[in-house]
Amino acid sequence: MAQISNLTQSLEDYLEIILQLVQEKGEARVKEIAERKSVRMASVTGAMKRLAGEGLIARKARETVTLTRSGHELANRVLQRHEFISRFLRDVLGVSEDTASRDACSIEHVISLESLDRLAGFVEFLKACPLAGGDLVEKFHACYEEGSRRMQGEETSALACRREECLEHFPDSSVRIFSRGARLVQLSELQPGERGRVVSVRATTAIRQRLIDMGLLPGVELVMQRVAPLGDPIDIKLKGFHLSLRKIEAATIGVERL
Amino acid sequence: MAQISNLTQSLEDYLEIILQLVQEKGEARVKEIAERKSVRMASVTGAMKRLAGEGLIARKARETVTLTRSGHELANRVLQRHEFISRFLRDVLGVSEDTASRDACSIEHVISLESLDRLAGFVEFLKACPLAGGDLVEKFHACYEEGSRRMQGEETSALACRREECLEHFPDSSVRIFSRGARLVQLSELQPGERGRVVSVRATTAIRQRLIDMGLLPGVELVMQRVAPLGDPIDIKLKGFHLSLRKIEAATIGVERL
DNA sequence: GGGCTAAGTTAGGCTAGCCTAAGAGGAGCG
DNA sequence: CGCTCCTCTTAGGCTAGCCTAACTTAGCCC
Repeated sequence: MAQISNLTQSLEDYLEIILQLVQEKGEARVKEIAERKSVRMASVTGAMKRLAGEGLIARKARETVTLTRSGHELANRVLQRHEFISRFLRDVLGVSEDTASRDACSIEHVISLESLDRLAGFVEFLKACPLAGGDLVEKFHACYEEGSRRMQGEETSALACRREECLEHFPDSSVRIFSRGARLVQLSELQPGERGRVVSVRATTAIRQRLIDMGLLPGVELVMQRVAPLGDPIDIKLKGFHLSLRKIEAATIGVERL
Repeated sequence: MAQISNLTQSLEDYLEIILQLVQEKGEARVKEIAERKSVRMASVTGAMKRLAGEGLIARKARETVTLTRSGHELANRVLQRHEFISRFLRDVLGVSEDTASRDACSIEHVISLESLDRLAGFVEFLKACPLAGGDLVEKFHACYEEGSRRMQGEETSALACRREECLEHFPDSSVRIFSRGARLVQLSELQPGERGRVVSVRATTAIRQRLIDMGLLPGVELVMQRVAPLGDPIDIKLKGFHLSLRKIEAATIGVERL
């Protein structure tokens, strides 16, 4: 399962916690390990025996836990991986501290090294690449906040105008498809009479501009009216207007079924 | 563990596989489920009983598996989540098809809805935000490829000059810290005599330019020479030259211990 | 009908990893 | 010295989820 070690997820967690405790308090006690992992002390004792069997910790019964050389090395790698994922979630995606840490705890044990390396490269790229015109991550957060605020009906602040062009494309409520259990489909999949909300407009250049000019912005609700025999053209209604779209255009629009 | 359902990871997998099979072949048989999940048929039979107990599938013994209404709905959500994560890994990070699918299989069961929503928002942002000056994801891949090629000692292609400014900041070999088990530290943490390789330069503006002008590019090897009493200045050697850095500058440089 | 084969089930066993309950070791106190 | 408290261990039990081995069911062919 895990790629760095051949340990189980649970044992990797124990190892990581031991290293954290050693670094923070100078020693790792069974009781504290149990607290951090939210298990009973009896479970820790058992886990320590398995870790000792792997040669990762050295310890006599009733003493504090100490890592062997190889245990320390492995724990370091595990911890580094954890911190990286946690930082990505928190600093890049803007996930709350708590969730980031909890998610990192789970993801670290299942993600492949290939994905992890790619992710690391991507983060470096985002931070460093000047083509993005500065700190892209920061811009993302600004837009996300702005989007949320806009969604809650607050006045758009002075910042908005500077980010206008960005916000125009930013899906506000729409990206919460996971927590709301929305079903995401292509516009063309809607049945006549069915309602949907625009989530994304994937078209580029002129087509994109045309769609946006017609009012197809993320967050906008629409109703499917008619689909011509071969799926072309498609007739929809939004904000009281009727709109006719070509199939090729409709295919670039992601909607959430309502 | 999982947030969408209260099922175990394994049962979510079964549910997902059933939906895939129904969509692909019109029906789901025990044997095929067993093949996809790489388990024995006996294990599938057991899992089907548990799923039936949850009211997610309806089935008499020895017949094909059919999803109930609620089972279908849940399976849809699970599958949607899977596809999203898989696409992110493949299309945004550029992870190989196989790994992306395998990783998605694991990550989907442990990631929180909060992180997932944020990730979805981020992907939309990357694709849509014109501030990035076009398709940022594509640029990332171009740089990554270029970086790999450069690393392998191949000639830089004609593309390189157009991406020069981007590549200059792109860490080539350096981001493979996870698969190579490298230990990442701040430059200032190196002990005199210790060798390291530059992974990232986090400084911005003038300081960044100065560091880069001095040759502190990602991938470059260096040797720590001396650290003055209060950690300022720091003396390093790279490519045969001696360099003196201020503490504040050194802190922005991430290196891999060699 | 008899027998072969493929698909599916049942039964029983295993492991990791958690739990509770009860006991052991050691420190401090009266 | 003995009591009490805290930490830790041992013993025994539970579940999910996998396994193998052996049985059942049903289709098909001769």
